[in-house]
Amino acid sequence: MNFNDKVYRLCKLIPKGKVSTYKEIAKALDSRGYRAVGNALNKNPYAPVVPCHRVVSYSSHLHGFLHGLAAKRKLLESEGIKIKNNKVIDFEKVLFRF
DNA sequence: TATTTGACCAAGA
DNA sequence: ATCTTGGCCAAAT
Repeated sequence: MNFNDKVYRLCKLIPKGKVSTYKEIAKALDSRGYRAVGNALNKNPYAPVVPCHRVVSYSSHLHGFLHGLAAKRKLLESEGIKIKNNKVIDFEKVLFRF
């Protein structure tokens, strides 16, 4: 099982209406490679399969998404997550820990 | 094999 | 508030 595959698997585990962070994912993988997590998602060979839009930075700030942050915000809001200035509101409430 | 890169994080200037 | 630096890890080149 590759590191990336684990990342993708965890991403798919994030329930609708919740978000997670690179750090949390890395921690769930017994690694401190939160950076590698972002790197993995950046490649994202499983483009539509993996809901990578539910992953934000630790400060709840949205970072580069495939279709642009605007589309992301819309998508997240449709799941019940509020976004303001590319940041997640009530971040701690919607944060999903593994 | 070695170096660079990145959707990161924290701390300092 | 913005920019830089150092540290972290895996994948890509």
